[in-house]
Amino acid sequence: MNSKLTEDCYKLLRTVPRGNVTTYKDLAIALGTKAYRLIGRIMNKNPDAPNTPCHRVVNSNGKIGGYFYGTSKKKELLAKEGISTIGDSIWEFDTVRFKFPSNKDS
DNA sequence: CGCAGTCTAGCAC
DNA sequence: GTGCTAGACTGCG
Repeated sequence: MNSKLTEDCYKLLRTVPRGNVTTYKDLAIALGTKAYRLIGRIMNKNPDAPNTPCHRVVNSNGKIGGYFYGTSKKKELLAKEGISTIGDSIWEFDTVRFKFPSNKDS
């Protein structure tokens, strides 16, 4: 089941530099799809956990959303990456947020 | 605030 | 083997 979406999903996620985070939405858009939920689904399953830093993926509103190991663990990991969190939201989300290059030549 | 859209994987028949 | 449901989301009414 090597769906292109899943494969690219991990690939894009791995392109996110340490200390930065991305959103499910941006990931889906970057993949050229609209299956925002799909991203979350893949992350939840996370068959490539050590290779797929799903903790670098957060909701579009800068919230953590969820984590297989618990949002608390996610916040801890993010803190180690150099990202702080407030409650269940990312601190300076817009600053640490990593935007994928959109190839949109109009 | 509630529903619909989109995709994959797992469970049921 | 095929069909349906659920899920770490988002956008619009």
